[in-house]
Amino acid sequence: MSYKIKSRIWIESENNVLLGEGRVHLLKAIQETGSLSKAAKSLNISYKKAWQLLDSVNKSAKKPVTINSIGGKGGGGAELTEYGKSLIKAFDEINKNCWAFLDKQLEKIEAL
Amino acid sequence: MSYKIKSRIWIESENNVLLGEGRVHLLKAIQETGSLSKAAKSLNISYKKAWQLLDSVNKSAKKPVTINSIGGKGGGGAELTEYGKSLIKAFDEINKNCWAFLDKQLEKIEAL
DNA sequence: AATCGTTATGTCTGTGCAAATATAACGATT
DNA sequence: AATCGTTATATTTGCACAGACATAACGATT
Repeated sequence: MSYKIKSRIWIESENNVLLGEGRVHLLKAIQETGSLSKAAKSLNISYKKAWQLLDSVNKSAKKPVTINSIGGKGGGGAELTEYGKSLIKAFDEINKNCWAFLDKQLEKIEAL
Repeated sequence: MSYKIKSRIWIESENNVLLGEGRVHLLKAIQETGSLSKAAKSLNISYKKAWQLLDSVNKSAKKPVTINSIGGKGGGGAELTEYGKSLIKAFDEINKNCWAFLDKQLEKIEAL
């Protein structure tokens, strides 16, 4: 019976998007699968889209977020750097804090 | 040289969007112009889109947000109810508070 | 040097959504 | 009853963007 407040946050670097919910999902999937193509499959998005997202993330970040290798054993793969792992952890925390904050703020509207 | 954090918030009522930034802009324009069609023009959106937005807002809200009159002197018009005025004021406040909150949170990422 | 599964890109196609267009309905005023 | 500018809605058109498809590049392993 009552209103809900929702939010979407993202982090930009010089007008390019660095991180949003979709990109964080992708990074987590890479962490779990060890490969960009497997991550794309698990998220049900095309490999191309996944690659474009990851490329954009790495180009926007101050330090590398993933290390991608092509060729070699298994054909290659992708894995998160320590910086990448820290980023998604921090993003999740900020997101949770934001939800809690907004839920409190919503009372202002419920009271009307 | 540093990251920026951005956000978009919106309020839902039973899975329908009640208020977002675009809808608030529209309501403000209605307040200034006294008419939905003039508001649409001032925002450079089609009348149809403006009407759909306003219709959706009024259907989602607990109480009427605008009073629309058709026909009569001047052909009709639209104006905000007291509830509508309170809503956009509260939304703006929440939005500002959210920005300030997130800016502080961003420090967690800058520090990485 | 042949194989393999991946990363790294370009190209093409279709479709969903936005915008434009059209028009009905309305009621105070004259 | 004729006019007027608006609200209210349906229909058509256009275009950006996502997805499918294709293929090159790569290097460890055999």
